[in-house]
Amino acid sequence: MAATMKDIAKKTGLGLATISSYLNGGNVREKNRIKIEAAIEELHFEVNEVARGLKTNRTKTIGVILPELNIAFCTQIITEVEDLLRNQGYATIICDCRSNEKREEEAVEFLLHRRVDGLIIMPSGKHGSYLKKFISAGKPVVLIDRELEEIECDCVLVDNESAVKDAVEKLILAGHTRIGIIIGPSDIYTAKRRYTGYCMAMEQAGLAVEERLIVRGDYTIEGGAAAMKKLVNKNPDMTAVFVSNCEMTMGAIIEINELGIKIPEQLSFVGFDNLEFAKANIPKLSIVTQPTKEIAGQVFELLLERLEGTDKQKKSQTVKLKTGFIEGKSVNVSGRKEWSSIY
Amino acid sequence: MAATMKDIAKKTGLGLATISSYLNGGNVREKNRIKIEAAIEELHFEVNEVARGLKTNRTKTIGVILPELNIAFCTQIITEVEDLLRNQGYATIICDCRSNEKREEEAVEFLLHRRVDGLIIMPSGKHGSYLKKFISAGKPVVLIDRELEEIECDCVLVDNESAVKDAVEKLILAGHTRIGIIIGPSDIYTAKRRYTGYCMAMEQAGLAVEERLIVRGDYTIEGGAAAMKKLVNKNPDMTAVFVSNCEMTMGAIIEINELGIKIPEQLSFVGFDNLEFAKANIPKLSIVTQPTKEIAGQVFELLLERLEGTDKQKKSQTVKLKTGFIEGKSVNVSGRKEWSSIY
DNA sequence: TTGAAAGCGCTAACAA
DNA sequence: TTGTTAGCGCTTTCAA
Repeated sequence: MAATMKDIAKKTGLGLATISSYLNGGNVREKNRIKIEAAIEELHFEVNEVARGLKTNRTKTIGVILPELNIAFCTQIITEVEDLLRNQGYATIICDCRSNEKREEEAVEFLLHRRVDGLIIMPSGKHGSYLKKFISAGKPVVLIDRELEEIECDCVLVDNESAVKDAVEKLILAGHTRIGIIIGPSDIYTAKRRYTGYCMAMEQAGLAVEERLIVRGDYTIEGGAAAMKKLVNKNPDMTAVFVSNCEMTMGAIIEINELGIKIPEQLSFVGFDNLEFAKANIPKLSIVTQPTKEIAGQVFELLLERLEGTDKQKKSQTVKLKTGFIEGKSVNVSGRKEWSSIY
Repeated sequence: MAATMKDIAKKTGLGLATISSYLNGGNVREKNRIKIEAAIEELHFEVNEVARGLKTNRTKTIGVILPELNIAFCTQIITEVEDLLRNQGYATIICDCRSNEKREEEAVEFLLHRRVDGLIIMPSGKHGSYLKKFISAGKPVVLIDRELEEIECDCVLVDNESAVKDAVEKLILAGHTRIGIIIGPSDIYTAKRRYTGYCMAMEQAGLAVEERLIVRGDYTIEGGAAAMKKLVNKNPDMTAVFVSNCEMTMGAIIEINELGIKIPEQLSFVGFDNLEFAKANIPKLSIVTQPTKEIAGQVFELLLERLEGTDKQKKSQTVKLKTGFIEGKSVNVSGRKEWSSIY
């Protein structure tokens, strides 16, 4: 059985309050400090955070709810947030919901029972009604990568419209006019914004947004491959394509290879957020990148401010970060060449 | 403030023990059950797992210590284990140690304070002395992917020797004799075993294990690229290469592309455990695969048995799983062609 | 600065 | 089956 504060008190002949004070950085007489330290050493005493949590009503634990732990975007952010939090003494309980809304709701419930002090969530569903219980308990919630209409809380996003708009503009500048896009499910926040970005770029360039050039995937590798296939079948005259998420970028490339289409000679390509893969591919892919480390830093800061900051009534904020762009060799700069003419 | 059992007791006029019994699946008179359920509903009561944990001395929480959360092998296992554990009511606290032994030790300490019921760890360091505290507290520890000499606990591994031996044999059967290998750091368990597998295959085929054909990387993408460069520089006559982990496989491919070497015409290639990437590459890569889902299942079962099983004194076991192999197009079947003759 | 004592929300032993 | 009660290990008044 592990030693308790009581044991330390007995050993040193001091009271519990003194031990507690010592453990929490209070003032203790020098000679008592020495006695306490000796006793702690001797008895291998370790604070019981569970008991402390019960008493203080703060578990120093943060719940993290993710759609998929397997998605690089998620792990990159979480690995960083976890590190920052642990440095502050917070543990993170991660729940992977397999992009399933019901599981997400269960996870919230699960974490509520555990009395986590706060929640970081990248929601799968469109409404977040089950988060209300959390918020009304006065516990901070930080949303990553999506906004939720009914929920009033802090939020860290990237500027999805601009990201896609800029990327598509690069294709337009390279002379492309028939630019396909593989976008995500219509009910997902990021997919909507990215789609908007595409439309903005096309319209500003005086190009029509044609239905046939738009195919939806489900943000998975397989979905990206299937969408690419559809896109190619429907558009023999397409000269460029933009893929709007990391997994689908990979899937699209697999399919392009399968079909024997040459990048960039037959098709110019811009992908999303899969840096290592983009570098490893032949040719290197041009991609939009997301500032995962910065996102993590912002999430951490917003959360910590709510957890330990002074101004508890602070209005909730939304932080919007800029994306990056890595130039590869997957965009044909002339771009005038018709795919069908090579085909 | 959240409702407590006391509130339910007051509301229903019942005693605490009755409520507790109800909550823990004990027998309660039908009409009391109804009263309790009504009260729970009305007061939005939720069990406080923290208090329960303090009382029962079981937190229903498992600590997970990983070298890198960003490594696909780790996330694939963890996402699965987390799911299985949560279904049993266990939360998982994940600690990413950035492959740093000191951080790993800190994580053990951190989790000890949190009174986790058990530990799943993929150790970075070679000795695990800091795990002893855990084990002597009577808490189960399950090791993934490595054995630790001084530590007596359950362990789930893959058969690294055979995995590599079989892969290298395929290269030998294809006619290759000068086969390079990129292996991991000499102090890492898996690297040692994989190296042994390479040596076994070569020796059994009557081929000399030449120092110049062996380069060490650090299990990272960059390390894989650097190692590949060295290997090529030192061995203009090498016709095939085996890369012994997932990240280095990617790095090696990046470097091979950089150098303009053609797979499989100039160099046959077998990589490790990066299925999606292997499929996306041109040509598709032949790779050794690891049964991550099975590993996760075994880890879960071993842990649960210790946690809730009857035979507490059960001797610790080591489970060794078989790896797979996916045939790609990256091995030149003739193999007799000398690289230098094309070069 | 220190000690005594109450109590966080729950479980479990015992009694009824 | 149910109620009473002690106590898990800690923090936090309040007094000294």
